[in-house]
Amino acid sequence: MSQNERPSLLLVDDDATFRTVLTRALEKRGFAVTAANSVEQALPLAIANPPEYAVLDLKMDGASGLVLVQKLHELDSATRIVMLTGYASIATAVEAIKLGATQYLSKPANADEIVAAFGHNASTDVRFEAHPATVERLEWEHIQRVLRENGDNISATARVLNMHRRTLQRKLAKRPIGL
Amino acid sequence: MSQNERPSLLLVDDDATFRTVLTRALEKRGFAVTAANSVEQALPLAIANPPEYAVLDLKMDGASGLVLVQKLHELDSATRIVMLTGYASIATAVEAIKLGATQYLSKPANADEIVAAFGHNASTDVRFEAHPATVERLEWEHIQRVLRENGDNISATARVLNMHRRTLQRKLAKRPIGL
DNA sequence: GATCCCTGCGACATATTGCCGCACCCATTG
DNA sequence: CAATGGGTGCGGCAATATGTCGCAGGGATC
Repeated sequence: MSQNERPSLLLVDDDATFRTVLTRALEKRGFAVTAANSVEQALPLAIANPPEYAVLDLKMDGASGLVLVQKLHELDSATRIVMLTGYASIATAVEAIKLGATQYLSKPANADEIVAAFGHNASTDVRFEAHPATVERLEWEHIQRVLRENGDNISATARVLNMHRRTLQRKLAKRPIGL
Repeated sequence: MSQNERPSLLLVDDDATFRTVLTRALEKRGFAVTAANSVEQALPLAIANPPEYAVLDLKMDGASGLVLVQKLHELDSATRIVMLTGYASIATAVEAIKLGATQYLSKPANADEIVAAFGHNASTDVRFEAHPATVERLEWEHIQRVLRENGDNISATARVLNMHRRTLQRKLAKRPIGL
C-alpha cells in the first residue's frame, strides 16, 4: 500500500459485532474504513465519496446488498467489490458478479480472505470438487434460484415449489453449513 | 421464431446420453444444435463457426468448460453461454460469469430452464410459465444421476451424497419407476 | 473358509414436515 | 377511513421421514 493514501473502503453489514471486528481488521491491513449498517445508510456515503473498495453483506434489513453493488459499480466501475453472505447461493453469486461485484464469499470469511479477494482476477485455475453436490446443497441452490425468480416472495415460491410455506420458512431460516 | 434462421447452438458435454437427449430437446425448441463431447472437439467447430448460443458442461474429460467459455466470449462477446454442471460450486460459478458466461445452472436442469437462462431476447411473446421443478423431482434426478455414475452402487452413492444408506434405500424404494 | 463390501429390511429414537392458527404489515380500493 | 387481500414470522402439534444399529445373506477375492 502507498504510505500517504490509505485506500478507502466501504463496509456495509447489519451485524454490529461483525462490523466492528472486520473494521478493525481491515484498518490494520491499511484501509481507510467507513462502516454502515444498511444500504440506505451507505448510499449517501458512497455517493458523496465513492470508495475504492467495498465489502457488502447480501442479506440485510432493508434493501439487499445487490442493489448497492449496482450503485457502486455505476458510480465507479473500478471499485473492487466483495460480496459477503452467510446465505451464499449460486443464484445470488451469479447476480452479484453480473452486477459488477469482484468476488463473492460465504460468510465465515476472515479479513485475509477478503483482502485476497480484492486482488483476485478471473483465471481458469479453478479446481473441482471431487464430489457431486449433496442433495441438501442442490435443494438449497434450487430454492434460492426460484426465490429470486419470484422476487424473494416466500409465499409465491412455496406455491410454485409445491412446498408448504412454513417448511420453506424453516429451511430458509437454517443456515447452509456446507459451502 | 423466424423460419429461415434457426439460431445456432453449440452443446458440449461428455455424457453421450445427456447430449443426445438435450440435443433433441433444444432442436425441438428451434435451435440448430451442434454437439461435441469435449472442449478439444468443440474448439475448431466454434472457431469455424461461432455460435449464437452455447451450453457447456463444466467438468469434462480433458480441458474444463471454463476455457471454452473464455474462447467463445473472445470469438463473439454476444454469444449467450450457459454453464451446466453436476458439481456446482460457488467458486466455479463466479469464475464462469467473470469469463463471460450468461448463466450457471446445476445439472438436473431441463431444456426449458436452459432456454430460459439464455434470457428474453426474442421480441416474440416470451412465456416463461414453465414452473420450475419441485425439489422432490430435482432430488430424484440427481440421485439417479449419481447412482449411475457410481455403477448403481447404493452404498457408494450414499457416501458420496453424504446421506445415510438406509435413507437412500428408502427413497429409491418409494419410487419404483414413476416420475 | 476368512475377509470385505455390498444389499435388504426391521425397530425405534429423533428430526423434519404438514397444517392449523394468530398477530401483524402494507398496499389497494370502495 | 375501514375493508379487503396478500405477505411475513412464528408457536404448537400430529404425521412422516430420517438417522442409527443390528442382523442375515450374497458374491467376490485370496
